[in-house]
Amino acid sequence: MKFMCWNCRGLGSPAKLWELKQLLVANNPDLIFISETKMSANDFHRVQNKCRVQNGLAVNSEGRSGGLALMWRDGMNVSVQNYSKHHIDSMVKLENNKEIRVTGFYGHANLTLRSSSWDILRRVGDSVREEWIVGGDFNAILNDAEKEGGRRGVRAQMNEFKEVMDELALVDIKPDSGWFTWVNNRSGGGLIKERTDRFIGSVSVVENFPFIATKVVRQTQ
DNA sequence: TATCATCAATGGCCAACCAA
DNA sequence: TTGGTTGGCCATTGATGATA
Repeated sequence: MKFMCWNCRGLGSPAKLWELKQLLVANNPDLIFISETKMSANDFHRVQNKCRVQNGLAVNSEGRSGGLALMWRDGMNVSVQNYSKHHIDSMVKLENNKEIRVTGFYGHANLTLRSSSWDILRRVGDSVREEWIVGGDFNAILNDAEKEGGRRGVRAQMNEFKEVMDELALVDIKPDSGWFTWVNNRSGGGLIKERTDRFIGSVSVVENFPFIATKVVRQTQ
């Protein structure tokens, strides 16, 4: 199974729509989670039509911030369990009838509200009984190695992220290629890179799928 | 007292929206 | 299709608090 996450930072422009199509063609994911669509669920249905992917669920943006979507290709057995402005939680039935929980997550961009999105993850975690993979834009880093340039990350925020992962017994699945997933595109000393997008999984996922792999396909702007 | 970490306010940049 | 406007995200800056 191929699960892809993309923080598109707005899907309203023709250029972004083209980018999405390219990503779908180049990577052929079974399941794709898109954050920051910055559009309503209705508008996203039009995007689905243009991409010829009919299966999916979209969450309205709040004005021009947020907005989520989960799409999956024909033939996938996916049922959405619950969703909010910050996550879409789904159950995927694999070919061998095994069920795996796949959650797309979008951490609150506002620092002061970040903890509320961790609570969402905790609530989902409480109901998960099967193997679990969470992917998406966490808007958070775990340590200083995940940020290059600019100021150091806020220690309390990093610790909070670590605590949530410990509580839910989730481990970081490190990419085989690529590391930073976000750059600010500034020149010279102002250049900052961060690893805000990632996949994390329950310990059993890592144990039962020894060949699990993640990679950074491309850095968004 | 000096240094380090954090918080709140501010401004720049980027993308969506809208009218022509 | 294009150019101006609007809104949101994010880094910077200075102030404040904590600690050795």
